[in-house]
Amino acid sequence: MATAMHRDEAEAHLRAAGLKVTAPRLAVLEAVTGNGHLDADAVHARVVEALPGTPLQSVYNVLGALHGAGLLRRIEPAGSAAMYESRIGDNHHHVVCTRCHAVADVDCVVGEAPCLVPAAASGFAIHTAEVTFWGLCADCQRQAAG
Amino acid sequence: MATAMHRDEAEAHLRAAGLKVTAPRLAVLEAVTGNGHLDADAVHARVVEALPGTPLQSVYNVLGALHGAGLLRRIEPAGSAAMYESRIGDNHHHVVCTRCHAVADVDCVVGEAPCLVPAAASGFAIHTAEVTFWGLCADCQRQAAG
DNA sequence: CAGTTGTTTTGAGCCATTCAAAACAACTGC
DNA sequence: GCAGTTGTTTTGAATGGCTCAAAACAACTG
Repeated sequence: MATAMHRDEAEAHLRAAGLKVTAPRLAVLEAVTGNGHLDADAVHARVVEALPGTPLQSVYNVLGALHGAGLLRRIEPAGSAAMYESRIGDNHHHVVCTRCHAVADVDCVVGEAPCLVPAAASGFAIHTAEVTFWGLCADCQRQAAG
Repeated sequence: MATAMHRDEAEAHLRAAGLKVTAPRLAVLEAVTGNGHLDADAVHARVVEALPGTPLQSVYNVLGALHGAGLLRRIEPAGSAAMYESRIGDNHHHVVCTRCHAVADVDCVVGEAPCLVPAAASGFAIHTAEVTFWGLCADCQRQAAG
Protein backbone atom coordinates (compact mmCIF):
# COMPACT_ATOMS: atom_id res chain seq x y z
CA MET A 1 0.00 0.00 0.00
CA ALA A 2 2.92 2.27 0.64
CA THR A 3 4.04 4.38 -2.25
CA ALA A 4 7.69 4.64 -1.33
CA MET A 5 9.33 7.88 -2.23
CA HIS A 6 12.75 7.83 -3.84
CA ARG A 7 15.56 10.05 -2.69
CA ASP A 8 15.69 12.12 -5.84
CA GLU A 9 11.95 12.47 -5.94
CA ALA A 10 11.92 13.78 -2.40
CA GLU A 11 14.81 16.05 -3.26
CA ALA A 12 12.90 17.53 -6.16
CA HIS A 13 9.93 18.22 -3.93
CA LEU A 14 12.07 19.99 -1.40
CA ARG A 15 13.75 22.16 -4.01
CA ALA A 16 10.45 22.95 -5.65
CA ALA A 17 9.26 24.20 -2.29
CA GLY A 18 12.33 26.36 -1.92
CA LEU A 19 13.70 24.32 0.95
CA LYS A 20 17.28 23.23 1.35
CA VAL A 21 17.86 19.56 0.84
CA THR A 22 19.10 17.93 4.03
CA ALA A 23 19.34 14.43 5.33
CA PRO A 24 16.73 14.89 8.09
CA ARG A 25 14.24 16.28 5.62
CA LEU A 26 14.72 13.47 3.16
CA ALA A 27 14.41 10.97 5.99
CA VAL A 28 11.19 12.50 7.30
CA LEU A 29 9.71 12.74 3.83
CA GLU A 30 10.47 9.09 3.20
CA ALA A 31 9.21 8.08 6.62
CA VAL A 32 5.83 9.68 6.13
CA THR A 33 5.27 9.01 2.44
CA GLY A 34 2.86 6.17 1.89
CA ASN A 35 2.73 5.24 5.54
CA GLY A 36 -0.63 6.58 6.54
CA HIS A 37 -0.97 8.87 9.52
CA LEU A 38 2.03 9.23 11.78
CA ASP A 39 2.59 11.39 14.82
CA ALA A 40 5.92 13.00 15.61
CA ASP A 41 7.03 10.06 17.72
CA ALA A 42 6.20 7.52 15.04
CA VAL A 43 8.01 9.59 12.43
CA HIS A 44 10.96 9.89 14.75
CA ALA A 45 11.08 6.14 15.26
CA ARG A 46 11.31 5.65 11.51
CA VAL A 47 13.76 8.46 10.94
CA VAL A 48 16.10 7.11 13.57
CA GLU A 49 16.41 3.89 11.61
CA ALA A 50 17.82 5.74 8.64
CA LEU A 51 19.58 8.46 10.58
CA PRO A 52 20.58 7.17 14.02
CA GLY A 53 20.83 9.78 16.71
CA THR A 54 18.42 12.23 15.14
CA PRO A 55 16.74 14.10 17.98
CA LEU A 56 12.97 14.33 18.24
CA GLN A 57 13.29 18.08 18.14
CA SER A 58 14.65 17.92 14.61
CA VAL A 59 11.69 15.84 13.57
CA TYR A 60 9.39 18.52 14.96
CA ASN A 61 11.33 21.19 13.06
CA VAL A 62 11.24 19.28 9.82
CA LEU A 63 7.59 18.31 10.12
CA GLY A 64 6.79 21.96 10.73
CA ALA A 65 8.79 23.06 7.70
CA LEU A 66 7.34 20.41 5.40
CA HIS A 67 3.84 21.17 6.55
CA GLY A 68 4.41 24.88 6.12
CA ALA A 69 5.66 24.24 2.59
CA GLY A 70 2.60 22.20 1.78
CA LEU A 71 4.47 18.94 1.35
CA LEU A 72 2.74 17.28 4.27
CA ARG A 73 -0.76 17.50 5.59
CA ARG A 74 -1.36 17.70 9.29
CA ILE A 75 -4.39 16.55 11.22
CA GLU A 76 -5.09 16.93 14.91
CA PRO A 77 -7.99 14.73 15.95
CA ALA A 78 -9.29 15.52 19.42
CA GLY A 79 -7.44 13.40 21.93
CA SER A 80 -4.53 12.54 19.66
CA ALA A 81 -1.18 14.12 19.00
CA ALA A 82 -0.81 15.86 15.65
CA MET A 83 -0.42 13.42 12.78
CA TYR A 84 1.12 13.89 9.37
CA GLU A 85 0.35 12.31 6.04
CA SER A 86 1.78 12.61 2.57
CA ARG A 87 -1.54 12.52 0.78
CA ILE A 88 -2.17 16.17 -0.02
CA GLY A 89 -3.98 18.14 -2.65
CA ASP A 90 -7.16 16.16 -2.62
CA ASN A 91 -9.42 17.19 0.20
CA HIS A 92 -10.07 13.82 1.71
CA HIS A 93 -11.35 13.30 5.21
CA HIS A 94 -10.67 10.98 8.13
CA VAL A 95 -12.25 8.41 10.39
CA VAL A 96 -10.88 8.11 13.88
CA CYS A 97 -11.49 5.15 16.16
CA THR A 98 -12.93 6.34 19.46
CA ARG A 99 -11.34 3.43 21.25
CA CYS A 100 -7.79 3.05 19.88
CA HIS A 101 -7.48 6.31 17.98
CA ALA A 102 -6.56 4.60 14.72
CA VAL A 103 -7.02 6.85 11.72
CA ALA A 104 -8.07 5.99 8.18
CA ASP A 105 -8.72 8.04 5.08
CA VAL A 106 -12.24 8.65 3.84
CA ASP A 107 -13.26 9.90 0.44
CA CYS A 108 -16.34 12.05 0.48
CA VAL A 109 -19.26 10.56 -1.39
CA VAL A 110 -20.29 13.85 -2.83
CA GLY A 111 -17.66 15.33 -5.07
CA GLU A 112 -18.29 18.96 -4.36
CA ALA A 113 -19.59 18.32 -0.89
CA PRO A 114 -22.76 20.43 -0.89
CA CYS A 115 -23.13 20.34 2.85
CA LEU A 116 -19.68 21.77 3.14
CA VAL A 117 -20.96 25.15 2.14
CA PRO A 118 -22.57 26.34 5.33
CA ALA A 119 -25.77 28.34 5.22
CA ALA A 120 -24.97 31.06 7.68
CA ALA A 121 -21.29 31.58 8.25
CA SER A 122 -21.55 34.39 10.76
CA GLY A 123 -19.48 36.65 8.56
CA PHE A 124 -16.62 34.23 8.24
CA ALA A 125 -14.76 33.94 4.94
CA ILE A 126 -14.45 30.19 4.79
CA HIS A 127 -11.66 28.56 2.88
CA THR A 128 -11.57 25.03 4.18
CA ALA A 129 -13.98 22.39 5.35
CA GLU A 130 -12.65 19.58 7.47
CA VAL A 131 -14.66 16.46 8.15
CA THR A 132 -13.83 13.96 10.85
CA PHE A 133 -15.82 10.81 11.37
CA TRP A 134 -15.80 8.99 14.67
CA GLY A 135 -16.51 5.32 15.16
CA LEU A 136 -15.06 1.95 15.99
CA CYS A 137 -12.38 0.44 13.79
CA ALA A 138 -12.72 -3.18 12.68
CA ASP A 139 -10.37 -4.46 15.37
CA CYS A 140 -12.11 -2.65 18.18
CA GLN A 141 -15.52 -3.79 16.93
CA ARG A 142 -14.32 -7.36 17.21
CA GLN A 143 -12.95 -6.85 20.69
CA ALA A 144 -16.11 -5.10 21.82
CA ALA A 145 -18.30 -7.86 20.42
CA GLY A 146 -16.18 -10.78 21.54
CA MET B 1 -28.02 36.39 23.01
CA ALA B 2 -27.36 34.36 26.07
CA THR B 3 -30.09 32.03 27.21
CA ALA B 4 -29.39 32.25 30.89
CA MET B 5 -30.03 29.11 32.83
CA HIS B 6 -31.81 29.31 36.13
CA ARG B 7 -30.57 27.60 39.23
CA ASP B 8 -33.47 25.16 39.48
CA GLU B 9 -33.31 24.40 35.80
CA ALA B 10 -29.65 23.54 36.07
CA GLU B 11 -30.38 21.51 39.17
CA ALA B 12 -32.97 19.47 37.33
CA HIS B 13 -30.52 18.74 34.55
CA LEU B 14 -27.91 17.55 37.01
CA ARG B 15 -30.34 15.28 38.83
CA ALA B 16 -31.70 13.92 35.58
CA ALA B 17 -28.14 12.98 34.67
CA GLY B 18 -27.70 11.24 37.99
CA LEU B 19 -25.18 13.75 39.24
CA LYS B 20 -25.09 15.29 42.68
CA VAL B 21 -26.07 18.91 42.77
CA THR B 22 -23.18 21.04 43.95
CA ALA B 23 -22.32 24.71 43.83
CA PRO B 24 -19.39 24.31 41.42
CA ARG B 25 -21.54 22.33 39.01
CA LEU B 26 -24.32 24.86 39.05
CA ALA B 27 -21.82 27.64 38.57
CA VAL B 28 -20.14 25.92 35.61
CA LEU B 29 -23.46 25.10 34.01
CA GLU B 30 -24.57 28.69 34.32
CA ALA B 31 -21.24 29.97 33.10
CA VAL B 32 -21.34 27.95 29.91
CA THR B 33 -25.05 28.10 29.10
CA GLY B 34 -25.77 30.54 26.35
CA ASN B 35 -22.27 31.90 26.27
CA GLY B 36 -20.92 30.33 23.14
CA HIS B 37 -17.69 28.40 23.20
CA LEU B 38 -15.57 28.68 26.33
CA ASP B 39 -12.34 26.99 27.26
CA ALA B 40 -11.54 25.88 30.79
CA ASP B 41 -9.88 29.16 31.64
CA ALA B 42 -12.79 31.23 30.40
CA VAL B 43 -15.23 29.09 32.33
CA HIS B 44 -13.05 29.41 35.38
CA ALA B 45 -13.02 33.19 35.08
CA ARG B 46 -16.80 33.22 35.09
CA VAL B 47 -17.16 30.67 37.83
CA VAL B 48 -14.86 32.59 40.12
CA GLU B 49 -17.22 35.57 39.97
CA ALA B 50 -20.00 33.51 41.45
CA LEU B 51 -17.85 31.27 43.58
CA PRO B 52 -14.67 33.10 44.58
CA GLY B 53 -11.68 30.89 45.23
CA THR B 54 -12.82 28.00 43.08
CA PRO B 55 -9.67 26.34 41.75
CA LEU B 56 -9.19 25.72 38.07
CA GLN B 57 -8.85 22.04 38.82
CA SER B 58 -12.45 21.91 40.00
CA VAL B 59 -13.56 23.49 36.78
CA TYR B 60 -11.74 20.75 34.88
CA ASN B 61 -13.39 18.11 37.03
CA VAL B 62 -16.84 19.57 36.58
CA LEU B 63 -16.45 20.14 32.86
CA GLY B 64 -15.37 16.54 32.52
CA ALA B 65 -18.35 15.30 34.50
CA LEU B 66 -20.86 17.45 32.66
CA HIS B 67 -19.43 16.45 29.33
CA GLY B 68 -19.46 12.81 30.31
CA ALA B 69 -23.09 13.14 31.33
CA GLY B 70 -23.98 14.70 28.02
CA LEU B 71 -24.89 18.07 29.48
CA LEU B 72 -22.11 19.87 27.69
CA ARG B 73 -20.57 19.44 24.29
CA ARG B 74 -16.86 19.64 23.87
CA ILE B 75 -14.91 20.66 20.81
CA GLU B 76 -11.17 20.68 20.30
CA PRO B 77 -10.23 22.63 17.21
CA ALA B 78 -6.63 22.16 16.15
CA GLY B 79 -4.49 24.76 17.82
CA SER B 80 -7.00 25.66 20.53
CA ALA B 81 -7.65 24.41 24.01
CA ALA B 82 -10.79 22.30 24.45
CA MET B 83 -13.95 24.39 24.42
CA TYR B 84 -17.36 23.68 25.88
CA GLU B 85 -20.80 24.73 24.79
CA SER B 86 -24.30 24.18 26.11
CA ARG B 87 -25.91 23.67 22.73
CA ILE B 88 -26.22 19.91 22.51
CA GLY B 89 -28.50 17.42 20.86
CA ASP B 90 -28.55 19.02 17.45
CA ASN B 91 -25.51 18.10 15.46
CA HIS B 92 -24.36 21.53 14.49
CA HIS B 93 -20.89 22.32 13.29
CA HIS B 94 -18.30 25.03 13.79
CA VAL B 95 -16.27 27.67 12.00
CA VAL B 96 -12.92 28.55 13.46
CA CYS B 97 -10.98 31.68 12.58
CA THR B 98 -7.51 30.75 11.42
CA ARG B 99 -6.16 34.04 12.71
CA CYS B 100 -7.74 34.66 16.12
CA HIS B 101 -9.26 31.24 16.77
CA ALA B 102 -12.72 32.62 17.35
CA VAL B 103 -15.42 29.98 17.04
CA ALA B 104 -18.97 30.26 15.76
CA ASP B 105 -21.77 27.79 15.25
CA VAL B 106 -22.73 26.63 11.79
CA ASP B 107 -25.89 24.86 10.76
CA CYS B 108 -25.43 22.42 7.96
CA VAL B 109 -27.27 23.36 4.79
CA VAL B 110 -28.26 19.85 4.06
CA GLY B 111 -30.46 18.40 6.74
CA GLU B 112 -29.31 14.83 6.54
CA ALA B 113 -25.89 15.74 5.32
CA PRO B 114 -25.43 13.28 2.45
CA CYS B 115 -21.69 13.71 2.30
CA LEU B 116 -21.51 12.77 5.92
CA VAL B 117 -22.08 9.17 5.02
CA PRO B 118 -18.70 8.19 3.71
CA ALA B 119 -18.40 5.81 0.79
CA ALA B 120 -15.68 3.52 2.02
CA ALA B 121 -15.26 3.52 5.75
CA SER B 122 -12.44 1.02 5.93
CA GLY B 123 -14.46 -1.23 8.17
CA PHE B 124 -15.20 1.47 10.71
CA ALA B 125 -18.61 1.55 12.39
CA ILE B 126 -19.21 5.27 12.24
CA HIS B 127 -21.44 6.97 14.74
CA THR B 128 -20.56 10.63 14.44
CA ALA B 129 -19.56 13.10 11.77
CA GLU B 130 -17.87 16.27 12.83
CA VAL B 131 -17.43 19.19 10.49
CA THR B 132 -15.11 22.09 11.12
CA PHE B 133 -14.83 25.03 8.78
CA TRP B 134 -11.78 27.22 8.72
CA GLY B 135 -11.68 30.81 7.59
CA LEU B 136 -11.36 34.42 8.64
CA CYS B 137 -13.86 35.94 11.02
CA ALA B 138 -15.34 39.33 10.21
CA ASP B 139 -12.97 41.20 12.50
CA CYS B 140 -9.89 39.55 11.10
CA GLN B 141 -11.07 40.15 7.53
CA ARG B 142 -11.27 43.84 8.31
CA GLN B 143 -7.83 43.91 9.87
CA ALA B 144 -6.35 41.95 7.00
CA ALA B 145 -7.94 44.26 4.44
CA GLY B 146 -7.27 47.52 6.25
C1' DC C 1 36.25 27.51 -1.91
C1' DA C 2 34.75 31.11 1.34
C1' DG C 3 30.60 33.53 2.77
C1' DT C 4 25.97 33.73 3.89
C1' DT C 5 21.88 32.07 5.23
C1' DG C 6 18.99 28.69 6.62
C1' DT C 7 19.10 24.04 9.52
C1' DT C 8 19.99 21.14 13.01
C1' DT C 9 21.12 20.42 17.52
C1' DT C 10 21.25 21.18 22.45
C1' DG C 11 18.84 22.49 26.24
C1' DA C 12 15.39 24.52 28.62
C1' DG C 13 10.64 25.82 29.35
C1' DC C 14 5.51 26.02 28.81
C1' DC C 15 0.71 25.09 28.99
C1' DA C 16 -3.38 22.40 29.00
C1' DT C 17 -4.50 18.69 31.06
C1' DT C 18 -4.39 14.59 34.05
C1' DC C 19 -3.29 11.81 38.23
C1' DA C 20 -3.62 10.87 43.22
C1' DA C 21 -4.68 11.43 47.92
C1' DA C 22 -6.81 13.93 51.49
C1' DA C 23 -10.60 16.96 53.04
C1' DC C 24 -15.21 17.54 52.47
C1' DA C 25 -20.35 17.68 51.40
C1' DA C 26 -24.69 15.67 49.02
C1' DC C 27 -27.81 12.25 49.27
C1' DT C 28 -29.65 7.85 51.62
C1' DG C 29 -32.06 5.56 55.19
C1' DC C 30 -33.19 5.66 59.63
C1' DG D 1 -33.09 15.75 61.50
C1' DC D 2 -28.88 12.93 61.92
C1' DA D 3 -25.17 9.61 60.80
C1' DG D 4 -23.16 6.95 57.16
C1' DT D 5 -21.77 6.26 52.63
C1' DT D 6 -20.36 7.61 48.45
C1' DG D 7 -19.25 10.76 45.23
C1' DT D 8 -16.98 15.72 44.91
C1' DT D 9 -13.94 19.11 45.59
C1' DT D 10 -9.63 20.56 46.81
C1' DT D 11 -4.68 20.42 47.29
C1' DG D 12 -0.56 19.35 45.23
C1' DA D 13 2.23 17.38 41.97
C1' DA D 14 3.29 15.43 37.51
C1' DT D 15 2.82 14.53 32.52
C1' DG D 16 3.10 14.87 27.47
C1' DG D 17 3.27 17.28 23.38
C1' DC D 18 5.12 20.90 21.82
C1' DT D 19 7.57 25.58 21.42
C1' DC D 20 11.33 28.88 22.25
C1' DA D 21 16.16 30.34 21.97
C1' DA D 22 20.98 30.19 21.26
C1' DA D 23 24.87 27.84 19.59
C1' DA D 24 26.95 24.56 16.31
C1' DC D 25 26.73 23.38 11.77
C1' DA D 26 25.95 22.49 6.68
C1' DA D 27 23.60 23.63 2.08
C1' DC D 28 23.65 26.74 -1.50
C1' DT D 29 25.62 31.16 -3.75
C1' DG D 30 29.08 33.36 -6.50
